[in-house]
Amino acid sequence: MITYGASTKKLKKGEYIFEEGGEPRFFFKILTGAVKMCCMNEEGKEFIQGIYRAEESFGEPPLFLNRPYPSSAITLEDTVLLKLSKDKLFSIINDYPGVAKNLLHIFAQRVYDKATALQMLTCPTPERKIIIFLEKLKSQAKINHKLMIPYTRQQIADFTGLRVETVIRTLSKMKNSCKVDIINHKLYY
Amino acid sequence: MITYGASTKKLKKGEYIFEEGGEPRFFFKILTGAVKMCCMNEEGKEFIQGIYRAEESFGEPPLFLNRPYPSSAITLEDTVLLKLSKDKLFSIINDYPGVAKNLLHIFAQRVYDKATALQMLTCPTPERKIIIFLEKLKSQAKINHKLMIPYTRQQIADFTGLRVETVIRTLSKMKNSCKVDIINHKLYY
DNA sequence: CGCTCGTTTGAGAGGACTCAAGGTAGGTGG
DNA sequence: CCACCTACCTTGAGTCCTCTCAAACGAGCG
Repeated sequence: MITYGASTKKLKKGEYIFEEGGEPRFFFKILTGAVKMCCMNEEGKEFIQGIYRAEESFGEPPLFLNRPYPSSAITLEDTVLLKLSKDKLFSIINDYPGVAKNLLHIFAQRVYDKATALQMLTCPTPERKIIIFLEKLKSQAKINHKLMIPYTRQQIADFTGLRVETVIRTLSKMKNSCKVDIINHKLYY
Repeated sequence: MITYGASTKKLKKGEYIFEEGGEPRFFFKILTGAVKMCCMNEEGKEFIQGIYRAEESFGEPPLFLNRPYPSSAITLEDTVLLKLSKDKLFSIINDYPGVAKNLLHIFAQRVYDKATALQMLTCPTPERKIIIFLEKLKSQAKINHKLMIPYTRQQIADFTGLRVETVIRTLSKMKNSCKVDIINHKLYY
């Protein structure tokens, strides 16, 4: 890819990579670090569309549509990105059919994830939303035993569209009914 | 495409094309008619992931992922489908790079739409959800004057995750504040 | 006319959200 | 070693508003 003029970019934790409403001009892939894509509603409440880590790319769909970004991308930790201009990406796609097929697979996964997320948000009770969220994490982790959930209560709230307090209250109920474990404030599922 | 063994299938209104949890085996494209993709939560409430019409394909992502369908597909009217087996679809993608690029564009659009839908569902008030829903319809219709909304109150509810009664009450408020027109039970935005 | 499907209105309860305050843990610096 | 700071977690009280359930109205069609 380097021959196509890719460059790397180092970012500190909490920096913006692009902003909601902005013009898409680059393809990004994470070399090290983590990135969240999120959007704000008018009340200033944040919704997390997804969190991406090393080896993953993000924010590609708007490149294909000539439309502004629907969400912002912000680093969650110090991060190194691979950066490639839109035109170069399209050249690569033309030259290497394998890349297009790879992207197709990534997009299929993205559609699938978002369809699941939509289903989660339409559940009426907070408990079910949280369970669906935790189930997804667990299926991604591919383990059977209890999984330590690496998210803060606030992040769970931002994923599920709930308020922090509601997440906390629901989790304590779930702890009492043994649906989750909470040990030293850490959440296990 | 016919040479790759595509076939057509006629369906009456209300028939299932595939069901939530089912194994994906075919690629479908609508020749005439309309299809809704929807999923049910435990309470039996339906959520509409999307509605597709002539010339559009649907339900492709699970084909690429070897995962069960997250939603069911049901015809909204008498419909004729083009049907192509998974293997044949992959052959075509290998033989014609243009098809892959076309699919990429469709998937990008799909991701974008679902990201917007997610944002809609996280809005706290029914009115904002409905406005975002109506905005999207209007931008798709590409017209500036008032648009007659071709959905029932129940369908709007199933798109926005609200209840019919809430949709109706919110729409009457919006009518009073002149945000929508309601003439003879028909909704205009 | 009588059926069906969609729309509308009302009353009541439950529960998520809001706001406000306090608690806990881990890290930093003196 | 302790005091402090910051970020995150927790709890309480009260309001609002969506959902639920029930009933009735309206339109289109055989």
